[in-house]
Amino acid sequence: MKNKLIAEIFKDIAEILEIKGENFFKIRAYEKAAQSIESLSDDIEIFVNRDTLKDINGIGKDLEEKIREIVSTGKLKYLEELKKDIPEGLIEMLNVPGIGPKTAKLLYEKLDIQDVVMLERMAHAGKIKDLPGMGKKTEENILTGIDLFKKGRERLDLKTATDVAYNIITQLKKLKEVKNINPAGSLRRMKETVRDIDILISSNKPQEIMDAFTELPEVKDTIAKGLTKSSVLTKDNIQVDLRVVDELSYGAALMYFTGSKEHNIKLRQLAIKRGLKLNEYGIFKGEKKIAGKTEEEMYKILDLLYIEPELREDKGEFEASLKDTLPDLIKIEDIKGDLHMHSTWSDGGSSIEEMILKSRELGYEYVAITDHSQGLKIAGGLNVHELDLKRKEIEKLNKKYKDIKILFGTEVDIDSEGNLDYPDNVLREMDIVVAAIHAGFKQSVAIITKRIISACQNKYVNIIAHPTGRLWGSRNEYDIDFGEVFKAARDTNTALEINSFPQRLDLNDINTRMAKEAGVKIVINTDSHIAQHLEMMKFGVAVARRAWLEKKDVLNTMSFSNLKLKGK
DNA sequence: GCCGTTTTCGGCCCGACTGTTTTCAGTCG
Repeated sequence: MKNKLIAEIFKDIAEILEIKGENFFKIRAYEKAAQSIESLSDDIEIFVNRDTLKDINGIGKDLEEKIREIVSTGKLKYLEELKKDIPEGLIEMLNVPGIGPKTAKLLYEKLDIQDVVMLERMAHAGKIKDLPGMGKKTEENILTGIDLFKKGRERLDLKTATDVAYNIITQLKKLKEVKNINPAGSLRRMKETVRDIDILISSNKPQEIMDAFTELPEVKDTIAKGLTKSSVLTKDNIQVDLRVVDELSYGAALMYFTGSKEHNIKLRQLAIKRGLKLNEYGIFKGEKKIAGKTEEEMYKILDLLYIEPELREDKGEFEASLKDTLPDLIKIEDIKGDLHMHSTWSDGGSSIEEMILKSRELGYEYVAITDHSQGLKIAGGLNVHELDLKRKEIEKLNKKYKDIKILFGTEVDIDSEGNLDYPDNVLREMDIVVAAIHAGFKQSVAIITKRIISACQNKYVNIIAHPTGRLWGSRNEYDIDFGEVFKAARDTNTALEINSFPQRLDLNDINTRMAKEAGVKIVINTDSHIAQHLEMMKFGVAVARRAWLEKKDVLNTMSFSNLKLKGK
């Protein structure tokens, strides 16, 4: 599967061409092609073999050749050549806020600055302010940008972003000048990580709002302040952008600031085709505004059905909207139970009863208590004797709480050879079996794939948990052959998990969508280790929505009587 | 570099804010 590699190569090319000052539209062509290939749900080699590369949006004669070269050799001569002209550090410099291709080029040509380290040194030495078009203020901004770059190289996880955004929204909501307020940007699209936080307000008193915003107690620095747009940096170095528009433009602005960029470009192209102009204030026919108050009317004028924010990535939502085949996305209320959680029996921090009380609060019909298995000593895995005691406790609780069904389960370890950590006669006695990999992450694709497939083939395994093992910020996902895993999961009626933990979100949106298309059943779990964690379910549901999942695609939207777990 | 129900050549999304400029380029989203 070389889709990702090709997309990365095209993106690198685009960045180098930017610095070289190449034709803007040529650069866009590479970016667009990268985006197209990234969002393909099939292996690019299928297109190569069928000779249908040109059917992919944004791929013409030239890029077709380049794709063929990458698929057969694993690299691209053109990129290798380009890299000779431009030091690698220069590309990294583009990630410093305030440094764009033109500035990077200028700094490289005039001062031979080749990376962020040199950039910082020159700025400190006061060498930059004397360059043409630069000045004292720019030099200071570059230094601030470098600080941001160093601290903020990582993106925020969805939970942190949600917490920060709603804290600010709650405070601003109290202002009487605020009419409407919403999160926008990638947070509203519920991307798994968010770089900065966008908030949109409608009001006819923007000055008061901007003043209040920049004076919030969380704010450390004001980066920009105007009447329609202000940006601040919080004490935790999180950038928050606030836009204020009048009420008649709120829908247009919400649409525009929600993005994605690719979705917006497509919207504007559709407007142009109809002889209209679309911007953040509305849709215009000549001088006359014909829509703008709500997103719904904006889409309607473009002959589109309303598109949910999570789908706005230009990954097929326009075509589906035109054909009326948009999915009826799963909602948090559809979730009837959580099938992966821990208790004090293994490495959890809450008792089974505490987990049950919280689950009842969330309105669940059933839950599964799936503590670790015996081999996972570090996580307090249960031996067979302890399993018996735990089962008795669950039986007791099932009698005490008649309104929720408590399943006796385990998260059984898949060892480095692909064997399960309990024998079949133990697994057979469980109400539900979740299997997962906890070690051997560095094995080859073939071996890890085989381990997962053999777990699927066990007739008592119902779910594969966190299938790619990534822990955002500390561990990359391990490579698996998704095609093979999906096939095995589908054929053995094994569900693949979306783990709702903000550091996991595994499967991610792209893999989940591929799994759905391959006919695999998905289950959304929290993997909670304390009762509070059960609330993370909304983040897993967000991944599912971004993956176009409907209620029927997800195992734990079924009522208990319809669960139909294999081996039971 | 791609693409075509105005076009196989000449287009390719749009506007706010900043800083260094006397009218605008660069960056960002």
